[in-house]
Amino acid sequence: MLNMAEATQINFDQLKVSCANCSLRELCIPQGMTDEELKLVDQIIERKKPVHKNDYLFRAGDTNRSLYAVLSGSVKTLVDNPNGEEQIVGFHLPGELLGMDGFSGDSHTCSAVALETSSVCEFPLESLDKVCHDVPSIQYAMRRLMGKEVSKDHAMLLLLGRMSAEEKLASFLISLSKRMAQRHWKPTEFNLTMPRQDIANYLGLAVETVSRLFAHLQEVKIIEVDRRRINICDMERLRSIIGDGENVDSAAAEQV
Amino acid sequence: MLNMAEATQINFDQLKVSCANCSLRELCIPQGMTDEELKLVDQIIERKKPVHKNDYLFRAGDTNRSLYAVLSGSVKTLVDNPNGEEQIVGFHLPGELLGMDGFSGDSHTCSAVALETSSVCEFPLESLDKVCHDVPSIQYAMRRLMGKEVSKDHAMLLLLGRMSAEEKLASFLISLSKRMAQRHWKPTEFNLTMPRQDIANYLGLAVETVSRLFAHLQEVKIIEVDRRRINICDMERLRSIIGDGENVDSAAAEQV
DNA sequence: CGCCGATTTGACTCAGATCAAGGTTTGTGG
DNA sequence: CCACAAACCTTGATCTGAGTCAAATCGGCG
Repeated sequence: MLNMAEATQINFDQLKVSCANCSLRELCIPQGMTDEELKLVDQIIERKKPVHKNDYLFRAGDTNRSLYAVLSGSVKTLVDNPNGEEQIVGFHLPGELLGMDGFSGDSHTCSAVALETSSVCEFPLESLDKVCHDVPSIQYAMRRLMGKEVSKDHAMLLLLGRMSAEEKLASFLISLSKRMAQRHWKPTEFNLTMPRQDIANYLGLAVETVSRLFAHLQEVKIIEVDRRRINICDMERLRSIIGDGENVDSAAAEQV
Repeated sequence: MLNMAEATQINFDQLKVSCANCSLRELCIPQGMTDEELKLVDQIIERKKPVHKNDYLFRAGDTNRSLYAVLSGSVKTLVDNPNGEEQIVGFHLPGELLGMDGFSGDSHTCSAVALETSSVCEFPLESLDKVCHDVPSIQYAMRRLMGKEVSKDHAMLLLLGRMSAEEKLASFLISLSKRMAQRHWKPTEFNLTMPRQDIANYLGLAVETVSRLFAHLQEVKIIEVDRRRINICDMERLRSIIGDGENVDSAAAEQV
């Protein structure tokens, strides 16, 4: 029991950690900043309490706009159409950002939902504007991060517009694998934090198709799947599905 | 002949017009700026000579990065996949921006090609950074414009991921119609500046499907098509295809 | 006029959706 | 600790929207 309490205490402290000693520092907003600049960023962050699975971080239409960085856990963002259907537009791992859709107009245009118990850092838009104004290098960093967002979205348009179901799933797994590697986690062995339904929605497929594709990729020994657990056994052949043997670090796979 | 020459002269002068008297002012970067601020923006613009149909404004991989605003004509942007296929990610009308994909990394990740003889204003990235630094309101405007880009891309993900062929084409026409209206051109009668092939590619369809859909929409008297000429006869029913009778100004249609 | 690229049209095919069960895991309250 | 429900996932059978293939037609333009 004492151990448990201690562990809880440690977790709590981690939530209050500054950007300077955050392990995600090089993936997140602070990448490449001086200690000086970091302090300024630190000051505008509101560290949120953990959010639970299925909690909304924000909803389309919310006028209280912020940029969010995932600290732990994972989050999905989605847009709705007039008929009430929804399209998932992103899955966000620790160190990744969401909420840029609120930078135009006066409200968010997509919603964000926690896929599991997670914690996020929140940067209110006003404070963000102010610190960008005061610190050029932060403004520069923001420009870079938004440009990345645009390029990433373009890669998704390519995926949804031109790829077969199998290519879509392969791209998805490769993208996850690369993002695992960036976080110094195993790139070939990881847990999916989202249900099949969400993967299907994100890739523009039916759940059944995703399920069958997982079965097939396992069949031919490219991956092993056990429910949410993925093990990529043959990265080479997984890559060959999206059609590049050599040019492995292609922009497309990088950014899905 | 003299008239022709005169017309050419007038065109040439228009290219040298400042942002302050540009008719696209309220659609483009300068929206809502003071005269003071406009001058600063004006100074960093490099007004390009007209580009011809099929000319590249920039290519994926170009390290010479800029933000571009279409002054006249129209431009498409596209990304390539490892197999050499391409996906068109945007069509850009006068007053619309392109090139934000270059704001991250060190090169553009998509290419831009003129659909017809066009002219564009170029904002080199370095100058843009500088003026953003000097003038907070321009930085603020840039943030807004990039946010809009992200929201627009999300709407495209919804289109590609969830819509039927007919819904896609209807959304496309409605989007064009709205953008015509913004430019004070007829919202129900306009020319497509891109071939069927490009429309098909953009919407994730086959050319034949687009052709058949145009034929069908004409059949049921929702539109009239004559080659590139479009006349929307029944906007109400066109809208009903994407599934909203009342909630007409939905974000989805707005931003495709 | 004659060629070439763009567009249309028709016939056929197929990847992936939909429909229909059945199995498994998780959580929950008694 | 068990029973039961609710998600979630898989598998099989069938259907269909849209792709593919093939061919004709149209519209400019040298």
